[in-house]
Amino acid sequence: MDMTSIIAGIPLFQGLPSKQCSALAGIAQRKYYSKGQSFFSEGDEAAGFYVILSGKVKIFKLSPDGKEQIFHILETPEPFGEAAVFAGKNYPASAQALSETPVLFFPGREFVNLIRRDPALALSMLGLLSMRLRKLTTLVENLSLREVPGRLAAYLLYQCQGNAHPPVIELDVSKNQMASLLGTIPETLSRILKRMMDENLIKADSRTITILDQKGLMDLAEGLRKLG
Amino acid sequence: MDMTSIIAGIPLFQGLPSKQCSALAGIAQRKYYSKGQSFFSEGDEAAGFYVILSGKVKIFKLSPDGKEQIFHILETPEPFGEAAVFAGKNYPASAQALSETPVLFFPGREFVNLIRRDPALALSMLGLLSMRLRKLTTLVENLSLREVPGRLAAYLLYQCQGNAHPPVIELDVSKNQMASLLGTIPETLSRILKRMMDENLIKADSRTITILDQKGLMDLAEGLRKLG
DNA sequence: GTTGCGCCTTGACTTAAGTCAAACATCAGT
DNA sequence: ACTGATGTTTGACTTAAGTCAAGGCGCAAC
Repeated sequence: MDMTSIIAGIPLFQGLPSKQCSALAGIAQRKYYSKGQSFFSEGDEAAGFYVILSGKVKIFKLSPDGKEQIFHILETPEPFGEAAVFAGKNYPASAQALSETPVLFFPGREFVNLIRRDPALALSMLGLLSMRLRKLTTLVENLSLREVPGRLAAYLLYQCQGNAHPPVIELDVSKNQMASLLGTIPETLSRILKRMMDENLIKADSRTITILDQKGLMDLAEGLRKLG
Repeated sequence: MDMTSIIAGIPLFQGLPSKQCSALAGIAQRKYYSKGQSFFSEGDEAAGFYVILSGKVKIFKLSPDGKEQIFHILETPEPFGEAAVFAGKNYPASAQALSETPVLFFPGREFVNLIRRDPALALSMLGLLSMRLRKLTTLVENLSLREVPGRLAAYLLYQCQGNAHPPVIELDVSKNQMASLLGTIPETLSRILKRMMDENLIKADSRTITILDQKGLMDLAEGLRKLG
């Protein structure tokens, strides 16, 4: 598939005239990252941003003593690293491939030049950044205003949107990663999953979680209920 | 002072041709909020955004059981509520005046129309959202990867940038608000301030904090050191 | 002044969640 | 099938920080 068609298929660039898509194709570079490989690290100078063509990427920070907080786990066809392009400067967090991950790379300077000529593109980016802000806001809310069982309940309900009946979640990440995404550690996650099973809120085997009591999880997320 | 000059003086709109400033003046509305008054609450439909002309505003969320997390405390001439304008939808958090606060209000729909015609304005907004994202990222980092003494140390150092010698911080918010901004409660904040004083890291009276040992605070913020 | 109301501090106690350590499961590569 | 590396669970323990309750401080209003 040629570059222009790929770009036209990315939601972020939806609705752009094909002339703009060609212009984007002109600056985009295909790159391949393998599992575990780093796109950039916190503090690196921001050269541009990426769009995932396939695979999974985590955005995270490490504390000095090694604890990891994952901010997002992103999949096809989501972009990442955009914010740093407009704030100038450097990346505020690190990005690493969780699998084989082909991406498109857009150099910041050239991309900004394109935006200068195309307000529709600018509005797409504004929408994207706003969504990111919203997601981060709920992450802060989770970390600060909910305890771990509440966070987990909210996470499970969120993952479930769509797969209505039966509400089954295929874990696409390891429980280690999931713990880090929830701002906790694997041991705690494991214990809380067990407590949820004890109370018949969920059923879990190694790779899937089934929601048995949606209402119960919602109450937990809202802090109206506590685990025994 | 007339509307156009006010707008030309807002950093967010810096560098815009005066024609654009007039256009902005055409859609802006002056409004006045008194201490404690709410601009909007989490979940309200997003009608537009605000720019503070004077005074202070807090952006925050409440948990079901009443705990507050402050996201930002904003002052002249910072904007707020912008993200919701571009994501459509509703405000993800609440905003309330901490003092007498005259503002400019920009209706979302009209503002987006202006952006469509002026990429420079779009780039300003992109820069602004990116900065916000960056700030929220460090908030997450603080909540998740640092304990309260570390957060407080980082906060004090941050507040101090500029007032080089002597490094004195005038508290512009109550310690209650400060606790909520740090993701903790007044009792804990009070205790930790005391421990910092015991170790001669800071000197604090009711309304000011003086940094005595900058290096020590940095070590604390980096997790290299613990309070006794 | 004195009353009252937020704000701030202090102490005793509780609790959620992290640490450490061990055992076990799972999976890929040899 | 064995090996080693990761991922997962469990138990016993520690600890940071929250809760509850009481008392003091400071400021504004009467």
